[in-house]
Amino acid sequence: MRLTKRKIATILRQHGYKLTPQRQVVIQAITSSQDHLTPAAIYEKVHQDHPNIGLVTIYRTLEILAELELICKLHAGGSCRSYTISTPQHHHHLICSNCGTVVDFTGHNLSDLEQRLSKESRFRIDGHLLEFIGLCQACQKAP
Amino acid sequence: MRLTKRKIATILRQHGYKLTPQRQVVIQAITSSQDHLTPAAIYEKVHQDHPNIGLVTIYRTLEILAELELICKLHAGGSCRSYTISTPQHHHHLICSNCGTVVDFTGHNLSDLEQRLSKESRFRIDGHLLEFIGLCQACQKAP
DNA sequence: GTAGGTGCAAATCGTTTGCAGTACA
DNA sequence: TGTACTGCAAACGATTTGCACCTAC
Repeated sequence: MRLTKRKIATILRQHGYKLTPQRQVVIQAITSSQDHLTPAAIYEKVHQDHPNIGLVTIYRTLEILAELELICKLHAGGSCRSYTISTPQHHHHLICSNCGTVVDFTGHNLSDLEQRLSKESRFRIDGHLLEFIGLCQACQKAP
Repeated sequence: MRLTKRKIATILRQHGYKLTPQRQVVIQAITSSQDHLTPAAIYEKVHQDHPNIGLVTIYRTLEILAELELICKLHAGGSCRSYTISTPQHHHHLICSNCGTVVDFTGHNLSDLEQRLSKESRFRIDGHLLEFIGLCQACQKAP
């Protein structure tokens, strides 16, 4: 289950950030989308209904949301600066290369591999980046 | 075993690209480094001995090398546009977050997971991105 | 009331492109 | 010799910063 608008608002406040209308609009734009969104895409989405919100605000809001891990940055789908709403637990992403839809998945445990790698390479492994890319069901059917 | 300077030169020629001194220098810079290098880092490295090589040439050379899959693009270590020399077979990377050293690893098979995911999500999965990040042995010892 | 947030414009950074001259095959 | 390559400068797009004003708490 993904984070809701309301939960994000609470977490923001808990960390001392103010809940301005602009931030609410940006959060709404992200939570209501299945896609991964670039700052420019969010700006466009938001700009229709709220023409006075600046691109700068989008950037600053995204920075905060990313810092609080409320959104995740994606790499595999074109832009290296696109975001999707996060889920509370550790997860990975499956991205449609055509429409940009992002599906979360969990349950795959990389710790066996991490241990093996750690032993062989003598690295202390701190994290990983795992994304799958493909075509979603709808886009497979489309011509 | 990583690609050598000589092999890269051969492959370049096989694909109809000319082997200019500038390209040789760029290739030398990449093959002689354990790190993942950004275009700017390569430029600096190269610029010391060859002050007349422009940054533009670096970009254009990197584009060709990436197209021929002689170098790999990395994401997990800061810049999303850093490259490391490739290995002939399919592999993944383990990156030191401190010094940037890149270690290749192979043998981990993601196809089980891919099949499971494909079944559950009804995606047709075309590829993946897997990188580990941590500290190499030398950097663990350093203060 | 005040610290933090916003919006504008300008600065900055990384990357790409046009073009005239140069050099590899 | 001809085509591809290079280097410069300029253009470009994305992101950041300075600053004056504004607003959520």
